[in-house]
Amino acid sequence: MEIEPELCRVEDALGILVGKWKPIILLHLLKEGTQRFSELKRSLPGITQKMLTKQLRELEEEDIIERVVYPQVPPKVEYSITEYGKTLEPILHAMHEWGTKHMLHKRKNY
Amino acid sequence: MEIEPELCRVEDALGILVGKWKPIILLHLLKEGTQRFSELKRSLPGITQKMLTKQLRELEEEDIIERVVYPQVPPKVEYSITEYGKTLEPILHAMHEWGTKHMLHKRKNY
DNA sequence: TTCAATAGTATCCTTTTGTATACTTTACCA
DNA sequence: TGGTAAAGTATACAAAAGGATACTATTGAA
Repeated sequence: MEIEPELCRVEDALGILVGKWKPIILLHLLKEGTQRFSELKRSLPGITQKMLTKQLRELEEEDIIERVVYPQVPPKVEYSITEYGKTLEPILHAMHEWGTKHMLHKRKNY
Repeated sequence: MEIEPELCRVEDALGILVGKWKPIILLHLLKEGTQRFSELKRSLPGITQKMLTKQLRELEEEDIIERVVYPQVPPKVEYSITEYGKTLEPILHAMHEWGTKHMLHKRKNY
């Protein structure tokens, strides 16, 4: 039996969402709207500048978020979800639902 | 602003689904039902034994799939989705929907 | 005149993922 | 007597992801 091409579609979505910080970044932007680099950084305790930059660049590359640079000093850069990015919301929502509902399942071993 | 704990729930789901082969394995098991190791292997062209074993072990560890060994020679081992594993279906479905719908978006650069 | 603030780079290192290849066990079949 | 099948293990290696730390440019404020 051959694998059907449709099965692989799941990986497209997964590929975009995978990364230690991407889902959280997206949820933040969905919830708070446009955010500055430093605001995101403050919201994500533990993330390094390098990681945040990298994740944002990758999301931008996929058209999921938009980056706007204001020519100022000190610099100001704002990030926001694109319309396309918003189409990921059902997935994020499904994951959030599941995560909340099954939070207790893990604990059963303790 | 502190990050809310609920946001992190998303990662629980993501953590389970992440891996080059996990979503495909799960979709197969959901669609075909119980499968032997060798059947899965044949269905996943390109996967190595080691990888398949590893992914299956991880899914088993999370109670997403069940592994049944028949004491025979040559060996027979069957894998199937657990009831708990089935609760992931909405997420898989949302990802599949999205992937199918937005297949064309990627192409726009070509 | 020195310091802080913003949004990054640069470098180096560790951990996790993934790949390739060879090897194992035991019964059955030719 | 030797080969094959099934479900793995063992070993070595390559690549990707993630982390820690230090550094940069520019301006305004103390």
